[in-house]
Amino acid sequence: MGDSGGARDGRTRKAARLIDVARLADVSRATAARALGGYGVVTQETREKVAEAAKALDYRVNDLARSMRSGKTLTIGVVVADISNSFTLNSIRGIIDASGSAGYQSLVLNTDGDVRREREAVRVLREKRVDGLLIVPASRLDVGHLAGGRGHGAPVVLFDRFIDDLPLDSVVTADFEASRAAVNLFVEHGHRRIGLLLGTAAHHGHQDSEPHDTVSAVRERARGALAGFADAGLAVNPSWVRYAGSVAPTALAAARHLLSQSPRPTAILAGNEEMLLGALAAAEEIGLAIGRDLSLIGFDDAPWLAVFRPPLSVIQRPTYELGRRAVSLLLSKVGGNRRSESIVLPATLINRASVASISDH
Amino acid sequence: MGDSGGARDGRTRKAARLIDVARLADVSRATAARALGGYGVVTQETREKVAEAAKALDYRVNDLARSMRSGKTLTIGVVVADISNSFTLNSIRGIIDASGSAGYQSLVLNTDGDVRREREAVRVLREKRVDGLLIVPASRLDVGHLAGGRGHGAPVVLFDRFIDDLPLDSVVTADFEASRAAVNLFVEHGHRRIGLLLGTAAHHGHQDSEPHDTVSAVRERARGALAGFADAGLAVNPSWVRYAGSVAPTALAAARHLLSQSPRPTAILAGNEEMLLGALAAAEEIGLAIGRDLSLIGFDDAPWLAVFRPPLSVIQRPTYELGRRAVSLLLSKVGGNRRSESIVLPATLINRASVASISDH
DNA sequence: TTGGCAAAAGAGATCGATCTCATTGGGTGT
DNA sequence: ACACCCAATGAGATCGATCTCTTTTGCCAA
Repeated sequence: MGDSGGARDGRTRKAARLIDVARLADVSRATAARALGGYGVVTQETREKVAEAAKALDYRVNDLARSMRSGKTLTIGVVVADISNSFTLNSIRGIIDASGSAGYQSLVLNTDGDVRREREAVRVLREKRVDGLLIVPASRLDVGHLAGGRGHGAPVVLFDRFIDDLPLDSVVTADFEASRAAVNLFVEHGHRRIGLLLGTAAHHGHQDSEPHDTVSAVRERARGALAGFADAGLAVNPSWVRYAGSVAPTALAAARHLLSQSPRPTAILAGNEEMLLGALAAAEEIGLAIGRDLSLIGFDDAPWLAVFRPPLSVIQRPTYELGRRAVSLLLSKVGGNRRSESIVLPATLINRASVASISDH
Repeated sequence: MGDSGGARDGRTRKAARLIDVARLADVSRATAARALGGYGVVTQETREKVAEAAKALDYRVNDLARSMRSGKTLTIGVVVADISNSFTLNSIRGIIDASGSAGYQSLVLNTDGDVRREREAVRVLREKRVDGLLIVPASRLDVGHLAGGRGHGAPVVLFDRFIDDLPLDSVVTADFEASRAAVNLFVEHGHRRIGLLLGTAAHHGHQDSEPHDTVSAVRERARGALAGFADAGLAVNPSWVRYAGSVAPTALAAARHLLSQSPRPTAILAGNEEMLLGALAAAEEIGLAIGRDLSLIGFDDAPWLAVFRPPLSVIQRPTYELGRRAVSLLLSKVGGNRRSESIVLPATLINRASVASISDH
């Protein structure tokens, strides 16, 4: 009320600082900090006095100042190539939950698979002095920004994808084995013309050969499928293999291309959700019934698969758990653990009803 | 190499600070700052000398210190109730793009519709001194944390939901009108038994009356539907109205409940993606064909709808644009604009093939 | 009464970048 | 030759919380 116009009248002027609380409680900053921070020795009476003042001024610590002093931000940066697919989304849930219960905030940035944005994101996060970085790298080759420069010690853990020549810790799925198992399943059902629809960075078009810069997850899936072909003594037919940017129109175009071959594949392994959607759309266009005229296996389970008919067979990855493991590994490194580690979790092939048996071969 | 063990040998010890750059370039901190920051007056020669030193030491500014000094973090906080649905996801895209091109980072936190987590998220973001907050509030009643306390001036813009008694700016969809239009469409096709499946906070069960704490978006949709009933002179049948927590099992249970009424509704308006999935699953269980035995309209378009058969009619909200507008409004307030504003964007009813005509009534 | 000692509280430095306000220097005009 | 001015740079303060290192206070025993 009768505040005589000091700099901070506690009304709406400025946020209260520790020193304002100290003044109101008539103690020093050090004492106020002790009382609020619950360390050192403070009288019960003083503690209450300070608490009261803090409440009266609606005091909130300035985390910037605190981080500055402590050198820790209790924040990890998460850089993902694509937030919108089910895999990433669930993983992020795991990441947020795990980091949250360890007292860390997560700063999630999306790059849409663009290395430039990724570089920028990493720079910003390092400038914000995050304590650690979890990265789904967009590129296999352009990786200079991943390993922190001199002294930029914030540890890095790669998520879902590893980089061959970079000794960075990673948490990934056993994509090779999953892909191979899918092909094996097709083969067991009599398929010998098996198509591969592999999703790459969104800005790519579609083509039959592996793009120069393909991330490990996609490579592993391609290699796994090839291993599956080899298991069955099948030769690879390049016109049944398609790499496509992970965006609806491109996926559709690539799927159309696959299905317009003659002979056309009788089965398709779709490398991600977009590819699966593209394959479904293209199949429908030319009147192929899934699970009868065309067999299909996709990567990653999604909510809508529960209502899609026929029920689609998919490779289910332990998304949430991957996220948790990645955080746990990252935080152990934040804590000083120097041991390098690469975690690989297995995927599960869930065969529902989109793989048909072929009698004649 | 022959570094004589100073505190910072530039190898892997500590991140270089401005003062390290200044020392190496043999200038003062002030000059180094000027050279790097591109302000004030500096000789071309000095500028290069400093740039060289910065590069040699791999210098990165410490954003904490900078923000501390400037009082700005160039960061906005985004608190959403549920990242995983298509609506939020697309909106976040719009938010990130818009804020990014205005030079702001976005800090996205997810609350899963839990007010406690929301309060915590807002507290953390305020402590991190974000310049503004974009919030999808989880509750209509527990809102004390939304209006920043005294002096915590970071402006707040509500997203997708408004709070009746709180004079906060908001950016929302015309849910009332959209919902009414959907009901009108049902009515035009001869439907007189119209079910409502409204999604609420994830932790709720399902019930026929409006939960005490229902966010504006859901309320508006309910009211809009009721208005649609009134337009047609239809009475409300409470057993055709179901409020359900937005999580798969609950949505399914609620949908089952709706469809087990007798007489059962011939049309259902599903309040969000989960409700739509629940309705589809429940309809399939009892062998109702969508677009023939049961008509259906959902809220929000999603990628999988492109391949679902029959094509489902949905209310499409301008998700991306909503995000952009919200950021633009928020940043104008960050910039000092005091004018209060509420933006309402219209939704579009896309009628595909899930609304059947009923001949007899 | 006074020494001694522990409990409680205060003073001041620190984190790193930025910015205001000097200060230095070289040059020019008369 | 001297004053003056401007370009270029440096010194030091500032942002706010924390923490170490004093300093003060209070209490008890001798």
